Amino acid sequence: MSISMQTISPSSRPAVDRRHVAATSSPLFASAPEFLGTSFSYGRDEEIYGDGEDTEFVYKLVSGAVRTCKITQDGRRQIAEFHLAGDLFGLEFGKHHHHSAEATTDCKVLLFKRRQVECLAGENIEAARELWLLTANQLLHAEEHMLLLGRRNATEKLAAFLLEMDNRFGRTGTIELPMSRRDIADYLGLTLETVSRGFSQFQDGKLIALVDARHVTLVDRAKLARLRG
Amino acid sequence: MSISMQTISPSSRPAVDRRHVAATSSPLFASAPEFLGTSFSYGRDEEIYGDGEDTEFVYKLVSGAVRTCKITQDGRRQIAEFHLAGDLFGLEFGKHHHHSAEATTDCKVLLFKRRQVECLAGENIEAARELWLLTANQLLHAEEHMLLLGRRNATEKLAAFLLEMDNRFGRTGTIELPMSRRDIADYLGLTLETVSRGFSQFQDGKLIALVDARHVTLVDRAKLARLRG
DNA sequence: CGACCGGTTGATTAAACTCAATGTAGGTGG
DNA sequence: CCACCTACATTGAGTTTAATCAACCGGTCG
Repeated sequence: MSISMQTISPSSRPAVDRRHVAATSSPLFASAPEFLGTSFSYGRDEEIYGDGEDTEFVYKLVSGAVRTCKITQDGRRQIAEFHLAGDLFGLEFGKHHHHSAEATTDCKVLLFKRRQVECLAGENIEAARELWLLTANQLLHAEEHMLLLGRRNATEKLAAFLLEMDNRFGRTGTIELPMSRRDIADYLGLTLETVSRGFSQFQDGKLIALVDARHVTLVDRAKLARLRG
Repeated sequence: MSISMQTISPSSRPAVDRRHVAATSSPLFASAPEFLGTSFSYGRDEEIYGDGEDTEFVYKLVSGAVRTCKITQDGRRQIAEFHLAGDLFGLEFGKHHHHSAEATTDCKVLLFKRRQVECLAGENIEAARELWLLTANQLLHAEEHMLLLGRRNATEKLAAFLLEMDNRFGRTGTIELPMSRRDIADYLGLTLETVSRGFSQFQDGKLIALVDARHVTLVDRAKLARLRG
């Protein structure tokens, strides 16, 4: 099923796959057990929504990974955030998205009508707070990330990235990276070559071990934390 | 009065200057005409609140300019945003500030008890929405700024900065910069020397005219916009 | 099998940083 | 009032970091 989804055009998104799933497990919509989401799948590199588009839906990521990014006219890209399973994304205060979202891996999402979410927030003050929390958490991350982008060097950026990913995957020490070197570079404000070189240096310095390009083991977390600053 | 205020320690902030001012003119608190703020002044470079501190107040800037920033352990600084007269700042979803705020110039603010703001938002859904809007607008700016920090070169950063400031001062074409070269550098992720050189180049290229270091006239806005990308 | 994609590595370049000197305006005190 | 001092800004010279350009490697897919 997910394969057939990859081939559809982004604009034809909504009307497919009517399999409804209860959203009661979501912290956001916990207050409305009757609230339902539509399941949907996206293939790798498929656009979920584009910068400037109307905000029809709010998305909850079930599996896979999603990047939200902005692109300059000449194609330079900055990834603001990676979303992993369980994350909500695509919520806007206004009518339009101010960044685009793309699948970094094949992924499954639940779609919630923005109008329904708004309605819920309009009558339920707890729900309204949860929407605010969601935006506040994104801002929290953005402020930390601005410091990284503006004031940290390549080594520090990479150490910070590895520790962030380790945290998000539950500090298991072994990370299965759901994104390419280019994605990492566009997240950290580097080139993919610099990312690759950095990983190699970390490996030479016994800070990490690369099982393969996508599987990293953090060998010396303390030293990584020191490098991050 | 403002002079005496500059000399007090940041921790003794609250209990001084009990002159209350109605906040009805504020779009945020328009729904609560009885809501009052306490006027207060800060001297240049004085800290208004520190990173990690409890969020006692929400601030409305009456005059002057404020920077919100994060600092690394070794003293590198990233300014997230400049706030100008009329702006609200210091609002957090959580209990603690996740950045510090400092006066870039002598400035006057109105302080609102966070508890009161929370209370208001707890019963008034419109007020709750306005808090969300405030955070959402900060996020909007942060996402744009991440693109600038991660993917734009010094020239583009400076052009973007000048156009942003021009916009915020009402597109008069002449800007009285309320911040130093170092502040600009820490906002754009550059050094102050690079900022200075950039301004000089813009002046040589007849894009801007520098009356003095703090007074810039935008001579060729179209070319600046092209440089920004 | 060959093409392609993603990743790694190497050589060179360029942009911005660092260090340093000089300039300038505002404030203070003799 | 002028001399001096300080803080901020500008400019220059040399260095460093990360970007660019390019080659190569290994797996996968048609």
